[in-house]
Amino acid sequence: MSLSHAVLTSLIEKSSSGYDLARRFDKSIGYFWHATHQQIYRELARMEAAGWIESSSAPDAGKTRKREYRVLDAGRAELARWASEPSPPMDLRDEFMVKLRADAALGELDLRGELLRRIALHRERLAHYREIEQHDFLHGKPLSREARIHHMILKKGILYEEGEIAWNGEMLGMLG
Amino acid sequence: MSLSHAVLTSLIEKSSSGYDLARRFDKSIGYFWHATHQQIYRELARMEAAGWIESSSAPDAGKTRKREYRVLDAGRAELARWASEPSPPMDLRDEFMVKLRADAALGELDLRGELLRRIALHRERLAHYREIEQHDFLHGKPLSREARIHHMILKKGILYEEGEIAWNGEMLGMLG
DNA sequence: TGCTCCATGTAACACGTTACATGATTGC
DNA sequence: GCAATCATGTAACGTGTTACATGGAGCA
Repeated sequence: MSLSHAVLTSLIEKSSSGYDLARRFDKSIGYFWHATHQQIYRELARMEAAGWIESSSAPDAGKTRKREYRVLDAGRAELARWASEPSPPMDLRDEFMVKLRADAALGELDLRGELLRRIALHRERLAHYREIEQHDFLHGKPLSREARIHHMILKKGILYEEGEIAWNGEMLGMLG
Repeated sequence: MSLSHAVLTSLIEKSSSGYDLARRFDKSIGYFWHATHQQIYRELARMEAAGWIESSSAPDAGKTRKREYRVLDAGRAELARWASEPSPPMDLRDEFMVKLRADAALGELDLRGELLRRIALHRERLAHYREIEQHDFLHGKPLSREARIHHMILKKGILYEEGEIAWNGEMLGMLG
């Protein structure tokens, strides 16, 4: 399992509440590892029970229940252990490829509208990633090792979106 | 859910036993939609109960329990219905990106060995896909609509593997 | 005889998704 | 005052993974 490790990583980057983590999982880390807030709260409870993290009422809690989670040494050690072991490559699970194959098997279903929708969506994401890249990584100042790694991860997202746009465009040409 | 629809598609392409389906999910359709044999048996049982497919003792069963599943009209209708509705883009879930981010946050973990391993693996897959492409799609004879769609799907796999190799190579350069 | 592959399944558990619930704070 | 957002959770269910079980067929 690596949701717990994704949460650990995110918490090392910045101690936070479950709610803040959930929002961060809708951005940055969530671009390649999605999670709902329920999953995150579940993991936080488990990791606290395991002694990987600790929590206390958040500094800015006021009268709310807001808690802040911090990573303990045991958590850091576990993350380092996990990150150093080999992992299987991600497996693709692309519903749309199944649909294309269904189209091929059944005869014409006309998936062109869907292709157009997907192209628009990937273009939008690409534009968003490029904005982040401009702002965070292409400002000319030298980048830390950490920033260079983050840049490479973002570039992977950019390459992925570009690939999707190109391939979907070619597919559209074929079906058109 | 679309495991059931992936199974339906595969069954329309060719009526088969659960076991044969499971092996096909380790190849072709499995390149972008993985499933274990238990999942497949579970889905077959459900779909038979729902009246989407029917089964009988396989023609080549002999004294074994081998069964053959066939798609019924209700199954075809369901597949067409599902394929025509919009679907969310696939979400990436790449463990290695989490590891890189953990490396960035914790300090040096030395993921170069893992990068080399991944490059070798993607090269192998790429070679395999290219062989299939040569054999099935680049023989010079004209291709049916069905074959052209299958070719595009395979090309997506090829582009993906090429992208992985290039990006992992660049990452290796950065960490080296 | 023993090994591997074919073929189907049960059971238990881990993970992911969806719906619902609760109460405080912020902005109009 | 009302709606939206912040913040945390419970419950139920669906999907995915792992381990184990069973028995026939083919082969050395």
